[in-house]
Amino acid sequence: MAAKKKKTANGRSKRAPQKAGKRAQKKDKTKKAILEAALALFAKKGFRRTTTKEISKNAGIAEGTLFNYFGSKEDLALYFIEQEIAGLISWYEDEPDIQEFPVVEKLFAIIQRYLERITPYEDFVGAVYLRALQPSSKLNPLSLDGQEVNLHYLKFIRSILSEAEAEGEIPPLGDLGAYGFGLFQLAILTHWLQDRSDHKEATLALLDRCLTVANTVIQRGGWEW
Amino acid sequence: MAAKKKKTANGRSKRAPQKAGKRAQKKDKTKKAILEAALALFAKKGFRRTTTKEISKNAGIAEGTLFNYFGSKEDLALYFIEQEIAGLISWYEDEPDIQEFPVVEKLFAIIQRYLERITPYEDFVGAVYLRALQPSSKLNPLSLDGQEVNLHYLKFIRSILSEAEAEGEIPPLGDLGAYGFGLFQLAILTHWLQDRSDHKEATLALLDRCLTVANTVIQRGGWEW
DNA sequence: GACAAAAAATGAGTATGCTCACTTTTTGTC
DNA sequence: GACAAAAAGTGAGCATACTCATTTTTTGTC
Repeated sequence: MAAKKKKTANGRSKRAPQKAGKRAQKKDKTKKAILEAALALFAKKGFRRTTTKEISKNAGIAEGTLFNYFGSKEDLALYFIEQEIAGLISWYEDEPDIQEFPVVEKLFAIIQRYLERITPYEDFVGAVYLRALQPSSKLNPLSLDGQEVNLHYLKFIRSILSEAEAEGEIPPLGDLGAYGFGLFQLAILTHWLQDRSDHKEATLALLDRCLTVANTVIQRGGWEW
Repeated sequence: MAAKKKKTANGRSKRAPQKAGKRAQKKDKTKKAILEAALALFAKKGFRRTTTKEISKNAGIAEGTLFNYFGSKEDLALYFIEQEIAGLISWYEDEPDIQEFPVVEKLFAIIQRYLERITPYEDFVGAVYLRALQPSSKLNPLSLDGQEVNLHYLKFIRSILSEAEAEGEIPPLGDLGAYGFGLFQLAILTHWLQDRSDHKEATLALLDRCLTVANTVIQRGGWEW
């Protein structure tokens, strides 16, 4: 066998200001075009009434190409949500104030922030996110061994809880903590989607009420509303 | 205008043992045929891999007819679940022992019974029931003004809670009680669907643990596991 | 630059849930 | 029984998410 070379010095250098190969560049561009077209159409017509054909057309690509980038129309929509989940973590980490809150407040702030951020996507959260509950889904909040984003998020929540446990703020909950949080968040999300009040006031009120209860239970060990 | 008559005595009586008109009879038969064919196929091949064409064929009707009876393939699957919910209520009402349980035990028994009953449908519960979370769905457990079955179920839960409130077993929760129960049941269902342990032991264990917690919180006003 | 292998794009084709204009059956009335 | 209106049934056809064999583009090597 001949020895393998990685790259021939630098070939022809006809174009100056390019780093990453033409391939990767184009791929990036295409992906962005798809996402842009999709978001615009989803916003304008809603998830269901937007066809993949239309997205492709607006993105300037063939119908088939879309599926080279996203496994399905739902995956495409899910992408935006994944982005927000990743963003949620960074937000928390960059927010110095919130780190000083008691655990319960921390967790509620996270949920609130999450709801705020996904507001623009409400239409397809309703249509798509709940699919996440299916055992096979990438985004299922209960499958610890699931997909990257979700796993990452769960670890994030668990770390917050662990810290609180370590400081004696809450009793040791083990895995059940992050687990329970996931379910609670899901419940709230469901309520939120359902919520037809102005600015989702009803959900915010519910969150507030839950926070009071949580605090009461934890701090006073009581059960009075 | 001529006076309206309801029925001409009894027309020709060629066939003896028939009561309800031929129409209603046939309709019933067709519906049953569809449900039977659908259930058999869902069980054999799963919800997704069963086509409406196949169901129609096995039921001995035209493809279009199926949609005269059920609005969609999902509605068809949902029908079985609706049946079980209705059955759940009758079961409770006919079970004298359970009526004497403390509220918490009552509620947990209901959930457990529900899980048992829907076991044969697990495949399409996973595929379909969660769709129920969408605001537009008939089965959404949060839409109080929703569909018959669901509304009926919620009232049922609320009546159990009201009774307990009246007897001072639990603090007054108002609407939030049934609401919270709905969400809890949902959470458990999600876990159940996810659960790959033998006989869903993990979910049963979780239920048990939750029961303990609920009892502790209510009875002792404490927060120790 | 020629060449081949790898990557990406393509769009005609497929599968399937569902619609709808039309046909057939049933019913009530004379 | 004849008739019309209502109900139920029918299946060709539609829309659309997705596949895949083929073509085009890019890359690395000589």
